[in-house]
Amino acid sequence: MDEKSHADVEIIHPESVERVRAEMLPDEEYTGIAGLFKNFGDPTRVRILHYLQDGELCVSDLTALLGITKSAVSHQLQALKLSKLVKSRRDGQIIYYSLDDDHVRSILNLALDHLRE
Amino acid sequence: MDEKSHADVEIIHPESVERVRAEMLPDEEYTGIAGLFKNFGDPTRVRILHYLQDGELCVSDLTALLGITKSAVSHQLQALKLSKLVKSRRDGQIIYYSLDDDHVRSILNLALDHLRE
DNA sequence: TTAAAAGTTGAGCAATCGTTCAATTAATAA
DNA sequence: TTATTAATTGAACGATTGCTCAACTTTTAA
Repeated sequence: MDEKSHADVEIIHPESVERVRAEMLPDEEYTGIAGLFKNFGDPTRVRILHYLQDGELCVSDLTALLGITKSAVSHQLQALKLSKLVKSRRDGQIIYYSLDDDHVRSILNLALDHLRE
Repeated sequence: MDEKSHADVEIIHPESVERVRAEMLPDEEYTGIAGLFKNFGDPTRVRILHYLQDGELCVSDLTALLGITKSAVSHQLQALKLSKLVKSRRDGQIIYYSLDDDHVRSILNLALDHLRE
């Protein structure tokens, strides 16, 4: 008549479960990692990050390259900015975006390795 | 009276746009990269991949560790398997899952670097 | 055989996502 | 001033996602 927490889970290998529990990261790290990678989980954002690899671009030029509305580009740029993957600077009416993280290149390259193997 | 392709895009720096066009990857690479990272874009899947770092685990043990239904765990495992990030082997009634990609560790570590900086 | 346990599968649902459209802000030029 | 251009913002939409539930398959054991 035991009350189970929320599922009918029988642990099969208690040592394995213990071992994993001991190595677990705090909750925020898992959500943080997922939050970071959400940015890389959409082709438009991957394109933006890749296009920015050789230098800054303004929103209009990105829009021309991506073939979606300027509004859509701007929304994606805000998302990337929030995750500190890109930064912006204004010069008059024009706003230039560039990469704000050294890891972006390495992350994209690991992905290409995986895909090409 | 020009007809524009699908948006009112004026290119501002033609050299930049040309430069990026020359370096562009094929379409499938962008969608491939995004498809790979979708897997890392959810906390449950990140947990699974992290829990598997020190060895294989069966579905029931993963379920106990994750605190969601066995069905949910199984669905996520199928997704990870489809992307060749995990593999499975059966031993009797029990199915053991383990990492199937050397890059998983490196990818998770890059993420932690980014988050902790 | 029958029953139980481990895992998978598909339908369904709420929540999130990526986009467009319309309105708005900010900077420049007439 | 007024008009124009670059970019941002918020609402609304259809599509996708992650979960649960219920039904099913496969293996083992009674």
